[in-house]
Amino acid sequence: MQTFDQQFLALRKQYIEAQFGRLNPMQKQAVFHTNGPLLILAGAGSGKTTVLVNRIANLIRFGSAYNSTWLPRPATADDCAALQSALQGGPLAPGLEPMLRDGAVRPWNVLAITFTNKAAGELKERLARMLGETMGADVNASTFHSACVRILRREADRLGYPSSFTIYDSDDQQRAMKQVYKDLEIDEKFLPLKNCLGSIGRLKDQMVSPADALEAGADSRADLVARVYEAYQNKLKSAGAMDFDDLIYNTVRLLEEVEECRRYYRDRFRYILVDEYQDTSVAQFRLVYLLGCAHNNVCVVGDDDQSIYRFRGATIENILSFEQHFPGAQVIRLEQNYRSTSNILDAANCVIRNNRGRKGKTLWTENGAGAQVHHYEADSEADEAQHVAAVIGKNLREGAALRDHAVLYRMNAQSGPLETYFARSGIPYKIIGGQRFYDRKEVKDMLSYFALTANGQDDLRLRRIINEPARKIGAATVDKVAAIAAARGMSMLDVAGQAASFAELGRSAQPLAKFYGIIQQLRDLLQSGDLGEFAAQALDVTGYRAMLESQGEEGQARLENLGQLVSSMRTYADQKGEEATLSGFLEEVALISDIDNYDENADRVVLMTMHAAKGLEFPYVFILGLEEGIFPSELSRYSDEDLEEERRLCYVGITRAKKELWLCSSRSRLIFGQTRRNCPSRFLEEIDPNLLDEQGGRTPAWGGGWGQRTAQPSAGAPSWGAAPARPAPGRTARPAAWGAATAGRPAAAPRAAAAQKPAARCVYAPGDRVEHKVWGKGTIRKVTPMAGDMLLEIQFDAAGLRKTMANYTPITKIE
DNA sequence: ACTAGCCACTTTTTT
DNA sequence: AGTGGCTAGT
Repeated sequence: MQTFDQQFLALRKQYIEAQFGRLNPMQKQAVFHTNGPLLILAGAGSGKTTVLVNRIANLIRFGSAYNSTWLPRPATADDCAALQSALQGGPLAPGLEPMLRDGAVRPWNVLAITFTNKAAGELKERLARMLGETMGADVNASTFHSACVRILRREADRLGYPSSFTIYDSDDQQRAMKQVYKDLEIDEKFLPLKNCLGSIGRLKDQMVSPADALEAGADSRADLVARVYEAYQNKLKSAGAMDFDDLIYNTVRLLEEVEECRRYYRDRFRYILVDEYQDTSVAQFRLVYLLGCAHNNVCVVGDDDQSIYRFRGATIENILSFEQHFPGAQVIRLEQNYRSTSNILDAANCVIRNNRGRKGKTLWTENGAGAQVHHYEADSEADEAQHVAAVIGKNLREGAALRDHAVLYRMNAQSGPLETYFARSGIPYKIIGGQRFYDRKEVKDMLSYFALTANGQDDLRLRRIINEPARKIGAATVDKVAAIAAARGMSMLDVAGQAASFAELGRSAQPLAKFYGIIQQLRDLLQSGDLGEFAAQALDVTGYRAMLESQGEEGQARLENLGQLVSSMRTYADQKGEEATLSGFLEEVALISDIDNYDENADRVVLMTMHAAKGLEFPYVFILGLEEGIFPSELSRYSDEDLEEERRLCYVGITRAKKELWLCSSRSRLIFGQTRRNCPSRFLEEIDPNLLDEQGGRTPAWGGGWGQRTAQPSAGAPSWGAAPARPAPGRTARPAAWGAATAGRPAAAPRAAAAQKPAARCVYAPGDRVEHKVWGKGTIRKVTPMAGDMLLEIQFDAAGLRKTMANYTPITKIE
């Protein structure tokens, strides 16, 4: 009888292991670790998401059975035979399930914190696939901010907030701060507003209250900031609003101060997992600790080399001292990289090893060496963009998909030239970041109406829209209303509601009452109709539609944006069904970031900052602007700490690439309205030259330089030419179709002149029918040879007449 | 109260 | 370079 137990246990182990695919020994350890604190140091591309998902799935399905010898009852020969057959691919007998578990965890007792909403969604999706729809849905997976909002909505009254509190974004923060500056008579020149908001944010990240800050006040600036902090906080409180930092700060305070809550949520979240732990703040650590220190089942995953959010309060300390905070923590390192070629990985290692104070780890891979890392030195930002477009065009013709390409840069402002060239070449692209849809003025105005409908205390949102569209309520009137509200402890909306009873409002009372009537009407609409209907009606009730309709073309465009807002409200209402609330929608809007909407299945080139690219991977990656003053950024150049953060950012950027990586720098760059000449980035110099394939006119010793491109009519297609190309030392022959973008290279020019015959597949003639990825089918009208390329004028059936360069355009000939 | 025109400022990175 | 906020004029 004992013998069957032994046999069954061995089979059970095999069976459980088989459920999680191929794992290396370290990954296996992490997945089957169940109780107690765990720190996973996971290098880039080491399969940590898979580990995370599998670890949760194992907890829920098998508990600690993998490492345990416990059985609910003695095993029989039949049990062994049944499990054996399941192992060989047969179905699992239902009676066996209990025999495979030891203390399985219920899904709703698991809290998984990810960095983006998108990552949370993907985690749940993968869990649903492994465990079944309901089980997957029951796991709590969200960002810190979303998790906190959910808690705060339930418990808001304990902190003196309405449960429909408004979430302020950075624009709202600035407006609120402007008011505070006015009240306290502070000059913005004396204490820059954004600067001050930043300082207050850092204080909140460290759980410093206004009172603490007032007490600490190290110098006169800190003292002033503390006073502003206090006033700002009061302003938000009376508006029933929280900013992003408050969401975390207030949740921590709630758990610290209210024992009942602490007990409830500790019991609720018995297993906690935190991804991207290197980017957590002190406040976020406190939250994890408050929830996790009792049951001690805290698993964090991070990589100190990928810490890139120190600027917004993240401390690398959290990772470095995890073992002190959670005694007995097991530490597992995942150092095998499954993502990149060894050339790419080596380049990343070259860069990051220049940082001091690392936990220290070396990524390695069994993937092949792959192509060299390309470095292209451009003449200008336009040349850089053109080169990117040309390489993408070439890759497309060789069968790559648009979505395989990502273009990464340091600042959003760098996307401009790329847009120009991509649009010109008809390369479909998607920009992540920059101005969000919900940040557009008209959208924010409409959202302010919604917020005021949900939360009448929100004076800030009221100020924004009380005279938008114009209602003859001027600044003077608004100030009077604010004064009355302050004196009587009322909200501005309520003052407007009783405007007639305040003599000092005089003739303004009427428009004020009318405004109040509009909000009343919105409230009624909200009560009676569904959310989608409410949103649609709101456009009319507020007079916003009428205003835009009178504004011609631009108003029309804005109206379309509002149409989009209405339809996103409809979508939300349909998705949530009964649970849909206005506050819920507003919250989603406030917390959703651009990257959350990124759809990797849409076939487009994606453009974003390296920050936004964290956690993503692409076969082909371009990193632009590797110049001193751009990357590393001007502002980081004089502080070693900031420089190291830039270097980590570079490491993150490089390790996004799977197959090929292009690093670009430019000798001159037009940015912020100024042309600047920058040296190549130190990060480029740090990479072993043997790993690099140099392109672009690095040393224009002869014949190089500007104007070359147009001066060499058939500079393209050199390697099709008669002369077998002998690559210049330190360079690799570049593929033919890169055409004009690389024509300025000294080595290319003489050979190019000899090369004449373009490849047959590239010949287009007027009358040819072609198909374009975006513009659809069309007929070629005119062909003008140009710099080894051809300028095509194509009459598209649907998209009209377009001019485009043949080599940069995703077109194919059709019959 | 509204409009036009001017000036200043922005730009690191984001939930 | 472009945008947004502010002032002065109507």
